[in-house]
Amino acid sequence: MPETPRRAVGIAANRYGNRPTMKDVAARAGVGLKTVSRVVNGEPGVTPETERRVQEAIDALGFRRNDSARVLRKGRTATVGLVLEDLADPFYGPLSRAVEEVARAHGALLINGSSAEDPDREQELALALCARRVDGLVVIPAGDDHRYLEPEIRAGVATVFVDRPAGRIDADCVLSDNFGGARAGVAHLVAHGHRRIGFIGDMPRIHTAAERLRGYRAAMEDAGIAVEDAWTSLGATDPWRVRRAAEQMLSGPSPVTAVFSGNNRVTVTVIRVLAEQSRAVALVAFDDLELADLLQPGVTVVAQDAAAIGRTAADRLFRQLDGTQIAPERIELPTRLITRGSGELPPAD
Amino acid sequence: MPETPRRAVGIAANRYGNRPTMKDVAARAGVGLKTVSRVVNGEPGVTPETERRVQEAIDALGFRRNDSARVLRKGRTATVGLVLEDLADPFYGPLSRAVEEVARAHGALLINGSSAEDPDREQELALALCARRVDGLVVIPAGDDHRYLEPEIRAGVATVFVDRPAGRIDADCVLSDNFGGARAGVAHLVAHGHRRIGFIGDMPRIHTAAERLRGYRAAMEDAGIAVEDAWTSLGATDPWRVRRAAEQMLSGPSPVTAVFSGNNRVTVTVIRVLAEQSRAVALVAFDDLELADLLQPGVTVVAQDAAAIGRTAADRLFRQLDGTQIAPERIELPTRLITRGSGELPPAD
DNA sequence: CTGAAAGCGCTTACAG
DNA sequence: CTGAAAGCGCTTACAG
Repeated sequence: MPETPRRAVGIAANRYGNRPTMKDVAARAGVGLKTVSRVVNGEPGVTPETERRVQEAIDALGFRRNDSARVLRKGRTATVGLVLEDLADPFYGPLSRAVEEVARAHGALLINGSSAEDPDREQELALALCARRVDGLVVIPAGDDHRYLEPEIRAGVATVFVDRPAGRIDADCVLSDNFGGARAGVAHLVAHGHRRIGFIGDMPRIHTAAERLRGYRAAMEDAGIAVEDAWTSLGATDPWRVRRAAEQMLSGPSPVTAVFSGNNRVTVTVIRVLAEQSRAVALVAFDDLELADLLQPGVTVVAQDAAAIGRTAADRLFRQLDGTQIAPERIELPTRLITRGSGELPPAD
Repeated sequence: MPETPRRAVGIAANRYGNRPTMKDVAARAGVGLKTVSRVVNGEPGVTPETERRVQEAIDALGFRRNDSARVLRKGRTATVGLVLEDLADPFYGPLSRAVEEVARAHGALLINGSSAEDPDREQELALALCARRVDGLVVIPAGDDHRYLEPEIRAGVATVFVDRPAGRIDADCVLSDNFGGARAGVAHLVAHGHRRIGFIGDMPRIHTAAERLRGYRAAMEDAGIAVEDAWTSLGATDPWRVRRAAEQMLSGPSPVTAVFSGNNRVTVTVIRVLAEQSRAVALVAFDDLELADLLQPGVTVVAQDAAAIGRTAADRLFRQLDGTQIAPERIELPTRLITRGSGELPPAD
């Protein structure tokens, strides 16, 4: 005898395997379809005896309500979508988890998608989620034009942008205070005696990168320091590019004595390069890192609260879904400077 | 004049806002419903002129196909579910991303859910995903009894367990070689002269924790070392518990000279405790950590490849969905010992 | 090349 | 307390 197949195949298995439906349950229990629906959904108005018969049929048949059909009739999917850059990035894990928790509190599930920082893929993903009629959408923008979402928003899809503002449409967004955080971080270096301070950041078309650079420039101006071209470098965050940028501003006739790192990807490589230097170079980094306090010296950071950002965005999303008419708003969350040693090193001139 | 409402409200907005349907498109274009369906799905057999008219109506109305309805008719949702412990844990981010990439290659979206290590929540989540008729399910078990999934699997839901095997049912699972990895890691410490080696791990009911402890015991037995009770400690991975466990085995009349850490959560705290010790204690840790190579000394680890695990599981899932009849299999992926210094410290007796 | 009818598995609105 | 009919927005199977 051949081994038992792990699931039914053939003609009967085309759709959802061969699952029993409410109709099957009704037939077996000898009741009407609507009565089954009542029992399944815990609606009142069913005799205990009838309920027992229906429940028996449900158990015997292994019936589970098809929410996919339910959704079609009810009009709400109890699903929200999250389009982010890369789930493997340690910043997005906690953010996603926070969105999930809020969704869960509202009885909704979360569909995740990674855009890989590609605007086309962001759009493709967001629209695929809309085609599945998610109730709401949290988007971490990869692109800078979100007019493609206008018809969806008009049709009722709640939408909140996170980490970076929406492009060319008016919509809710939840951001960190990138400008203020960077400014404070650089001011911290200035306060510790640095004047030649480098900035290494992400590609300038990314909003957070631009804002942090702006914060850097503001702090330098506050201190009356003229920024030299060689001190700033924006571009891809791959180790190779960042290493070259760091090495360049650390060499030459008047090298920087301190570096402000624009995000967690950049920081990882900058730390490596600084460890190889013969003299001590100060470092303040945007984004906290696990183990940052255990390095020698500990890494001084401007920390964002990824979970708080996710929570705030999701709260806002469900407020939209409550039907309350609220004007689009830009919510900025504060950052926190955590001093651990690397940012308090004096200039090694 | 009041500000323009951001989306329609009232009677017409109950279901999916007030989106146009194929019927609306058909009416506007003056064609039949099926013709619209043909155009939307790029099926052949439509005059260029007809297609143009339909496309015009689609654009004018802002029509987007309702995949929710499509799914009901087609029987496949092109969605897979992933139930994991906690998306905020750095191990699961890359794993989830890998599953997503494979799903994407098969045209499917991914619904994520965190069980928070709670068996009831795992079951609730997995069954909610089944109710939405996901085509397949990747589950990182929190509980140890998965018989509740039997009817679903029989009904055709492809299922793969990851990181820990399924409980009380026969199903595909993809695991790391926890036993072999831990054994090799501990043997590495033995090879560097240690005999009094501690083990701090997760709760013993968790499969990976039990397997790694087994690996530890095997390595010790291989070396002819009798393990003392005070050397092993399994339990919650919160900093408080781990700190106490570490401090205890590092004190007393015959303290351990080396520690094997059972997972990334444990390691973070163990490193902190070791940094406070006056003498150097060797450390080998299961799971790699970002920046582990930059600590002093670098942390020697037994690394798992989270992305490879996710990829393997997802591949397996879609192989099941291809309809190929395959017997449930247990796939074990190798781990890799990465030496960085902490595991090569000699005993400080 | 085109479209009317039936049906996917539920819920809604209603009548008994 | 119970259930038959209509409908959610699509696709399938078929006929012209």
